[in-house]
Amino acid sequence: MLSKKTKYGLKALTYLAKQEGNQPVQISAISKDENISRKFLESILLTLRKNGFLGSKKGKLGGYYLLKDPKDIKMSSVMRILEGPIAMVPCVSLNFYEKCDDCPDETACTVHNLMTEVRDSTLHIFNNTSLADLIK
Amino acid sequence: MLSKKTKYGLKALTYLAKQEGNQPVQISAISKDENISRKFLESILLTLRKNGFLGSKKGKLGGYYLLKDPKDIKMSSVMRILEGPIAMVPCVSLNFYEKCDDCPDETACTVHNLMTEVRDSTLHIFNNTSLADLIK
DNA sequence: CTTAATTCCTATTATTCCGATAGGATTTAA
DNA sequence: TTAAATCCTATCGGAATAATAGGAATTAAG
Repeated sequence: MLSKKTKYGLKALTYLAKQEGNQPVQISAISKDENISRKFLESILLTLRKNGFLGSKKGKLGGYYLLKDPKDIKMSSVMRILEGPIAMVPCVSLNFYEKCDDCPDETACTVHNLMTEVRDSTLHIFNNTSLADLIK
Repeated sequence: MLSKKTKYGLKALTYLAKQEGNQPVQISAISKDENISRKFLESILLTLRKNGFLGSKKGKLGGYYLLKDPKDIKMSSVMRILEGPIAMVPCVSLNFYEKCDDCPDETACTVHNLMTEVRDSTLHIFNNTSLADLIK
């Protein structure tokens, strides 16, 4: 299941990408238009900023804006920041790998092999979809 | 993330599919060989039985066995029983659909559209992989 | 007939994670 | 100087997950 954090984060990015120009947009505007809890959204935008997707302007008339061209924001990177691993099991994750406690031999594990296939196909989509593609 | 329930369930099905003949296999044997908590596995096998994948024999020398040919056990059906929806968001699920609270218009939702793509590709794999394919 | 070994069933507990909230510090435009 | 915004850290409640407990029912074998 996709967390609300990721879902809201994607909606916020979409919202910002649709803006004319690149003026700062206030949290409360996004929160209201997209029906997202204001405080929760605040924390999400903060992590997107800390990870280089967004810039912010403080104080009155402040807000958030995209730092990169939507064409250069790949879904795979957004997903990894907000959701964490793309793979369904840690032993299959490229960026968040963890060995399973059970399972002496990964290459012989049917679950591992099946989930590798799933990861590949999902990753293919996320690597080839940008924020710009979403708003087309 | 794949739940342990699903992971263990898949491992147990694999284990049973690898058996010679179709003699009942005891929970404790699977539990031991696959490093799965015995009681937890017990409840998983129970749901697999109640959903028509497994048969059981009670009493001494009892155990579980496959009811169908591994070729006829599709990953999509196993996943839906053990894990629930295959889609990452309920508004995209074919078998567990739920409308989002936010989001007035699904067809205009970028998250919805992206996740539909992901569901399609994942489902394609699960629909075209059987238990027999796993043990090849 | 008795015993041991097994599944069956329901309930309960422990733990973790998620979504949301709180409240004040800091910054800035007007 | 004030109002409006982001920044930051901490915390909380509830839901879901993983696991455990304990006994009832069933059956093979001696």
